[in-house]
Amino acid sequence: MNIGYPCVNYTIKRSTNNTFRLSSYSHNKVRETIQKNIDHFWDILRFNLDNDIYFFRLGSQFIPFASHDVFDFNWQHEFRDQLSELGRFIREQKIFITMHPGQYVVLNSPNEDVVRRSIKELDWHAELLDIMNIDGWIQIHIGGIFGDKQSAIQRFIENYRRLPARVRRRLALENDDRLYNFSDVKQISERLNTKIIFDIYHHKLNPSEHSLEEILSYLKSPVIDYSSGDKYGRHHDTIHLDDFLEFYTVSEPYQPKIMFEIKDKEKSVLKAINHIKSKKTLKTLFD
DNA sequence: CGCAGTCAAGGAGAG
DNA sequence: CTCTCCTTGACTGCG
Repeated sequence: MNIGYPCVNYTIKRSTNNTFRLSSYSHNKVRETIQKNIDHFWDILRFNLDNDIYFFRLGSQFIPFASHDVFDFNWQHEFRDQLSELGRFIREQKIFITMHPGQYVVLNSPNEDVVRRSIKELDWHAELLDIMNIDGWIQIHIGGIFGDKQSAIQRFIENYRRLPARVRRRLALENDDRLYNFSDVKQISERLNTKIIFDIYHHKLNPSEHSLEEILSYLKSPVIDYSSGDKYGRHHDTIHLDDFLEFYTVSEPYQPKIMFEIKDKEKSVLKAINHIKSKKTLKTLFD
């Protein structure tokens, strides 16, 4: 099923986000950690297939410090074969992968150095996905406002054009919970012809005039970040099935890919999948 | 071994 | 001005 979770699996205690402190940086540390992330990634993918999960978000620490100035390690060469093999498996099994670089990627910052580092960060994500030769998306937010939203958007558009083609091909814009809602993202995405990842909880906190069904039918094959929480923006610790099933019933006709951003990760995904399957089984029995 | 403090990095908003 | 929160917790020194 196309319900996934990000980065970490607590059941099998595996993470694609193993890292280390900058103070213990060394060639060997980088090599070891990347190897660990690759190994854990394999374990997670196998767990996922056993459990009918075909969607996963790869952690942005997969190559730790990859865009940092001190970084000096030819991971592309050293891990090319392993990464191609991983990629082949992902293609064959038709697994969909996304990545979501952190809050430090601010493409529309007025600070040129922040922009430069953001581009560098996005570029290694794209390079990794290219080496794996898979159709992975890289999702980011628009960024800050800096006192004037229109010029912030204009700056986003200008800086987008500076991105290497391999980044642009994969970039997906996501609505955030305070500054850029779905309608802002839609407008920018139409200017730039980028993909969109729709975050349902951000939409609840920072709504636009569009209804859920309008949004789902607008997005050709919707990829959705799904989470829930209270009115203060605190995330729930586990899936609230009633809410989710209500959303799922509306969205199912659009065949969305749904990323659960929920603290207990795969546990919530399994709850949801098992529930949906048992409902389908019941339906078949009674039809 | 478990825990608390800290970690490369940006920006907004609350207080 | 300082703190907190956000992508995504994870590392590590200390007891």
